[in-house]
Amino acid sequence: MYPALFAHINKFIDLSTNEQEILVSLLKSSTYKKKAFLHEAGATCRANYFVVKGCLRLYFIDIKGVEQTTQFAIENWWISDLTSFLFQQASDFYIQAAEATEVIIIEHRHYDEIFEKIPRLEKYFRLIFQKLHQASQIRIKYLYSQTAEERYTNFSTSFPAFVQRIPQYMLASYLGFTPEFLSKIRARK
Amino acid sequence: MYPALFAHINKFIDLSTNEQEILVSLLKSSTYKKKAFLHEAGATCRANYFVVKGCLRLYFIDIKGVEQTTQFAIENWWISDLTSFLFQQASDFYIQAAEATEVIIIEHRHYDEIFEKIPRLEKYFRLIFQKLHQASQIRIKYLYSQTAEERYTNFSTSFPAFVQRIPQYMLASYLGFTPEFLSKIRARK
DNA sequence: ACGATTTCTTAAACTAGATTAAGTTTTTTG
DNA sequence: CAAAAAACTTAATCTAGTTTAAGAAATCGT
Repeated sequence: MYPALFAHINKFIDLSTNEQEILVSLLKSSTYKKKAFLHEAGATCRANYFVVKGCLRLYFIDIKGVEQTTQFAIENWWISDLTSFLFQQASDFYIQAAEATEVIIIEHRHYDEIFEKIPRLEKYFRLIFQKLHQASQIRIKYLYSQTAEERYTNFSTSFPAFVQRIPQYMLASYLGFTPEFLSKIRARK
Repeated sequence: MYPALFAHINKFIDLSTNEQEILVSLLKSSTYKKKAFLHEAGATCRANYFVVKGCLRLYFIDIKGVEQTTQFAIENWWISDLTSFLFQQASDFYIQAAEATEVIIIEHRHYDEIFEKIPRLEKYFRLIFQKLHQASQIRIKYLYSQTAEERYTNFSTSFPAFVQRIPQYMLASYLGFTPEFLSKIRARK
């Protein structure tokens, strides 16, 4: 399981065998069944999660009681409720396995420690957060410039395999509209 | 001008005098009049900008010819079209001074170099991008859960001073609605 | 394999916010 | 400081997407 993370890290930086050993000692790994929760609203988000295999989603329940999916993480992506994780405060979000999922976990109590003991990881996470921020800029641009139908068509064309992996209601929410409207869009084709 | 950046950097990491000198040699500073462009759509985004004083905005022009403001940067924030900046490809965005603005500039040709010569900066930018990603998660949550009026009320309460600094049409766009609708919201009070 | 649960579809009624257009106020600039 | 430009307001009309509700199809658990 850890080899998947090291393969990813090694795309960006070089870690010595010793550094890899230190890192493993500060990580945990776990597997979750489909629909299992890694974190629930009301609790403090204890960890940052790396997806080895599978898919996680970050969502909250809005004032009307409807689930709003705001982020997915597939293989080789990190996910967390950062506000809750960084400041160790109560979260409004759930993190749930959208498929059976293998993850590697950095708990908050070790988060500063990995950077103290392995300063090279600063670059790795600088690049991770840089990519996440870049992805956010693109996503906001789509949300602000495209209709619901355009976002769906565009996303389906860009990520056809991913669209097959998740229920339509999660995708509709992520793209900013209702499942009923997604059915209507699909019926138009 | 550089002291403002060093004060900010020093909140997160310690730089030696020597490292500060190296960094200065790789940066530029500049001032822009209100409405001046730091970067225009069609061009490749050449730099990452740190706001010392003033306010920048990132926006694009949508298919209907309407400006869509997707991001602001005030004092002590960095801004760029990351996709264009990182991959040195043509940009769809403009970066414009919303007020007379003093900036510090890292050009792309020096971006890798600052990390090679001053590895400690990896931590600084890891923290910068971490904060930007955290801010994005909060913003998406508001966009997905609040009405236009709620977003305006909430933003005005959280950042009353900032709201006074920018034209309403920029704020309306940033919050995801039209200037006409913002007028209507304001008239309701 | 089959009942239970989850997911998807359809369609009619509805609404938050957009559009259009004209007029007013504020700010900028020579 | 006056004219021009930029920003804001108002109101009527319109529409993309929501809501509600009920049924159909797919998937899951045992």
